[in-house]
Amino acid sequence: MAELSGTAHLLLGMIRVKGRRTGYEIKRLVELSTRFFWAASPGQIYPELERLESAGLLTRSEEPHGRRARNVYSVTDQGEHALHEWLAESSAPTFELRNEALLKVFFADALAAEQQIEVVRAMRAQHEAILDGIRKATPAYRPDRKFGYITWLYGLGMHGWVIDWCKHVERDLAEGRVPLAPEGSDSVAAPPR
Amino acid sequence: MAELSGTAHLLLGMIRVKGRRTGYEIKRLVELSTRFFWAASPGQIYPELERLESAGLLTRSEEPHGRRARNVYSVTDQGEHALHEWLAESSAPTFELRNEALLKVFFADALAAEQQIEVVRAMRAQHEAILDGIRKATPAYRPDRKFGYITWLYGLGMHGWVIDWCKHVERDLAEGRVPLAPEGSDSVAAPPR
DNA sequence: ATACTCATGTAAGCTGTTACATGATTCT
DNA sequence: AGAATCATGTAACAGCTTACATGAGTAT
Repeated sequence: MAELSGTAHLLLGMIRVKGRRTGYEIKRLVELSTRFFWAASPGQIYPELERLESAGLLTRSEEPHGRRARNVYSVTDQGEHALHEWLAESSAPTFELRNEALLKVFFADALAAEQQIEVVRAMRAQHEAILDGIRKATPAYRPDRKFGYITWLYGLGMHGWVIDWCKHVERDLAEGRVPLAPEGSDSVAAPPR
Repeated sequence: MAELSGTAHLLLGMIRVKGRRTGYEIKRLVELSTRFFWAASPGQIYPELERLESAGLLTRSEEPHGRRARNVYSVTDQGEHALHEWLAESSAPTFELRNEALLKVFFADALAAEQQIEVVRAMRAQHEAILDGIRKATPAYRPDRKFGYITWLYGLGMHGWVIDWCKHVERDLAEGRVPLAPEGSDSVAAPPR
């Protein structure tokens, strides 16, 4: 059986953990939860659901509402098996970050002092917006979904850390206290306060 | 003039801030620095350099070593202008994260207790490896490259935070102390110690 | 001699996004 | 009546990675 894509695992996991769902429901769930570390668009979700069905990892049941088509998917035993295999698998999981705001900070030497701070402020604003989005998506806490809650806390904590870091840098920049301890102190490398 | 891609800005910035370079040198610089938040492969770098040259943002000078071809690029005034425009631009910069290890944590409810901890440990191992890579890439500290240093510290700090977070979760999981304070305490949402 | 690094590029293919197309149902 | 939401899908395209192809210079 061909390698499953990351999105395939997302769908498999989502249906397994949330129960039988339609593509549309999955799309919304992703937007509320995994979007912050694993996004998926409808243009990906629908074709992938079909592929998983014809591979025997999902079953589709047609349950129209009135005359509106509606396909509800469930995980098969084979799908359950594939999910566990992936979860247990130790080969290097993908980690990719594309942070344009940080790239601007990286090049900020090319700017005048006030504009440098502005770049850091913009980075902070973005993370504040993301943090807001995560906060609004507060998951209902249920003991069988501990890890949904844990990863939510991760989002809060990690973007919170970045925001604090930005504030720290902004302060140092404003007070001309940069280079930010290059001689081995940990005043910045360590999480700010 | 057509919108510049993210990679175009990367090249423009890199040449501006590091001085005239060959594609090959840029490739190595990216591997040592921005790779951790903005990657670029040779299959992208070389064609993009050509595009930037024909757009007038870079100039190419042929400087072969012996009979080995070698193209050294510099930023033109127009390129400098485009770079500043991008740096000052306030439209939402791309922020994309694809974290498969965290996705596994998100679905860990489907696993038995020992395997749950294992998933978190795997996530930590990955960030420890990344942190190692960043540490090895210690930038030479120069006052005209403050921000190269600052973003390096960001990498150390941010992956350090994640590692601490994983340790924290592992401990709580091992001691059965999860749900990790769901009732409003900040024992986990706040950066661990 | 051999291996490694320097150096430039191309082609195939995968992943993913955006935008579009379509239409039913439910809410106000 | 009109707007929002439910629901499914497709097509075009952008972006990026991998692997390949080629070969010269340098260090061991």
